[in-house]
Amino acid sequence: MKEGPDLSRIASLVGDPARANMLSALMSGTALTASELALEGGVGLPTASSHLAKLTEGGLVTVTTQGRHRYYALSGSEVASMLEAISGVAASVGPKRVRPGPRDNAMREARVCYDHLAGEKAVALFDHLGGQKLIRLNGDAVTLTRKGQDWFADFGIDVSALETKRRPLCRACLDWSVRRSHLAGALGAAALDRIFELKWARREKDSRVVAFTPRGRAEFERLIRT
Amino acid sequence: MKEGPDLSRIASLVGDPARANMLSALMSGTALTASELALEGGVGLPTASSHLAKLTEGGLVTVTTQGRHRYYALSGSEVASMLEAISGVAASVGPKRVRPGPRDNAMREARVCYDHLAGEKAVALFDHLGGQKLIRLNGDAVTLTRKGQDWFADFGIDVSALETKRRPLCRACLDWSVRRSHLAGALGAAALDRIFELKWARREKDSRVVAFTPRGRAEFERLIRT
DNA sequence: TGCATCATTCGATCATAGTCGAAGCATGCA
DNA sequence: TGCATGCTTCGACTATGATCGAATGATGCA
Repeated sequence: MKEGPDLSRIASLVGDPARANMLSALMSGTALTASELALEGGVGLPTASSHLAKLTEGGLVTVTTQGRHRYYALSGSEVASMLEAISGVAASVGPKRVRPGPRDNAMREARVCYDHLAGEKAVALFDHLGGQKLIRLNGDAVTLTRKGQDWFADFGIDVSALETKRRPLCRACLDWSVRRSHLAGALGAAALDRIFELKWARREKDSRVVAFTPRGRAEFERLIRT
Repeated sequence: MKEGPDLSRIASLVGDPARANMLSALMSGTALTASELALEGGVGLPTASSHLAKLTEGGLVTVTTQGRHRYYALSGSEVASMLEAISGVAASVGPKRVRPGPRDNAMREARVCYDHLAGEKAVALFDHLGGQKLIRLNGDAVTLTRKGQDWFADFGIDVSALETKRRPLCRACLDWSVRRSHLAGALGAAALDRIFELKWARREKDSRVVAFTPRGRAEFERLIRT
């Protein structure tokens, strides 16, 4: 025993309700101040500050000072996908949740997962990409085919520009609500950007929900049918 | 707040050192008895029993009674992949390092693993080899195809010379940072030698880091795209 | 039946860590 | 300079939960 990385160190950081709520809030991808996170966590400011110090020390979040504000954010997409993985388990083995409200339904349909799209729409897109051989799945590796490059170019995304970055182009991220994979990585982030750019959807305030417009929903349906 | 599943409930289960060690032991896939898990967790039998009751109640493990033994196992692959995700974060945000510095990023990108390449670049290479059918994966065994021999010859490696050695030509090695396989064995070592020979990269002093030059990085990218 | 083994439950102890009020620092603004 | 705001630190309190010894159940074996 005692080999490998220290699981409990990281897990215990997420294991406190206040911290878990803060991290959930940061899953929106936006940086938040200590006061905002205190509200999200349902604790007082001193308590929140203590929690945030631990999360920072533990490497899960980063902080950037701007004037008298301190903005906290998740330290990377790896942390985000870990939180999604935990959410997946929590949702599947979780106690029977009371009737899911409208907010939950909206979250299930489409939400932000750090910097890319998650939810039913995201899984539908991923299925389409796989079915049309636009991406190739090799175990947990995801690669874009030539055909896929063209498809994304049609959608308005310059893939070659993304490839130069250090960040992996494609990654599969397990969707906790649908329990299947959706597209993450640089390409996933670019796709979400493009959806906002086309005004097919907008961010709901103070929430991870991505609200599609009627037109956007129709356009998106058409996108993943062709 | 209070959106989505209850993260902290699951995370706090993993957040205790004794339970985390038990879960790690169960990652082998085999079912273990309560006494064995007490040993793995480094706690007494009553304590272990209490922990296992919580893990079972929480849905992370299942128990099957066989005679006077009770065998515990992970309740599914979803739990396993969650634990992998947490391990990944735990490994990446080092136990001490507060913020991963440039050195850590470099280690993740490319490092020496005994005598062959490891890290993101190595995994990318391995994925390419598999995707292009240059190697064949048979469980743990890795064999070079005819097409693969030609590919390595083009890269400047005389495969037939390596085959005469006692050492196995190809082996798969699990990458700790990326947690996927990369190429080891005589061929893996030869590939790293060749990378140094071509001056695509150099060893960083007193470190495992393999620092790619800008040109080397571009050449390497081209290598695993064709 | 009696005994040994494997495991859980109970009861008591103890340490860790979450919590907040009050005070202290730093920044921005007038 | 003075004051308000945003955040952290300190100190004290409290509760949760991890731990184990002893007792109790359950199963297998002779």
